[in-house]
Amino acid sequence: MPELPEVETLARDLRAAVVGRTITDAWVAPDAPRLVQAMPVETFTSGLRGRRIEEIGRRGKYLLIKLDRDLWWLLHRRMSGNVIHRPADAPDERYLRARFRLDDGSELRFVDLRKFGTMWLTDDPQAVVAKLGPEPLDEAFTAEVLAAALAKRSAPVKAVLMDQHAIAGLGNLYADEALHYAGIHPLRPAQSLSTEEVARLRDGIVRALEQGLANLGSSMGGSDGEEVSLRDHVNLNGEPGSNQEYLVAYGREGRPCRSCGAAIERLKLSNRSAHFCPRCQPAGGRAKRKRAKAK
DNA sequence: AGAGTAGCCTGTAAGC
DNA sequence: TGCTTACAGGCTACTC
Repeated sequence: MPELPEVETLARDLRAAVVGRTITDAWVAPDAPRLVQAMPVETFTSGLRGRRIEEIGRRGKYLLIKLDRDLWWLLHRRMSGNVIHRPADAPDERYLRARFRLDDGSELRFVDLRKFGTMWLTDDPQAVVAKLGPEPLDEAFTAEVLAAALAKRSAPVKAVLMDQHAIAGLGNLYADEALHYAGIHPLRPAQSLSTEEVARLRDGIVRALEQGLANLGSSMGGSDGEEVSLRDHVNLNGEPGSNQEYLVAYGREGRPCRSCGAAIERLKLSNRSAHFCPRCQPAGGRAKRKRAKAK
């Protein structure tokens, strides 16, 4: 699942591989009607032709590609979208949804099993990403900033962590990881966290994301024998990341907690699975237990 | 306005 | 074996 570390990994790869290149041709699969947003596909493809790639950026889970003459190509991988870089004559991948020929004979390809991925071509990228919350890997992301995002929210803290308007870039996997590192139960009402817990959660978020980034992302899909599966996150060269080997909570139901050995549990939250350690992440929270003890 | 959830989409895996 | 069902989940649109 592409979340912040997976999209940032892609941004770094693209920065090294395609900045300075010019797009000579673009094609979008006819059976991917949701891929191009806010304009006809023909306007999108003809708008990209002849443009030079100047800068690569990221905001939350959005990839921002600055083209010449102040045009921006925006991309969101959603669930299963991958961007890969291949020689133009390499055989097509399964689930290929769009291709972008470059002036050095290579090709960027968008491969997306579930067809949730979306792209925009716009002179106003802010219009697409304006409502996103703070960037958790910015220096400005302090415990106070997180406290403000959680304040007055009665929803489970995990639901707020996945709310892109509250904080940008966390999805199901890294939210589970961050809460485990912080020792906070996913169902705790966001506003019920103590100042100390918010500080721990801020550190847990940063730790989970930085670890994901250092390992070039989490690729849960595994491989199909010899060939790397394109069903989950892969990097620009088609290879998976390795962060799945280091996860502490996500996908580890029934397996021992890496901190205390208790079996990791799973519950339903916002129609998704939340994974947590019942011992390290108690439902009541530290403040509540402290108060109970004092009585 | 915030909280909760169906639906988008396709493939895998489990259950009968 | 073959069918059905559950699950994976980022985000929007919708209801309450």
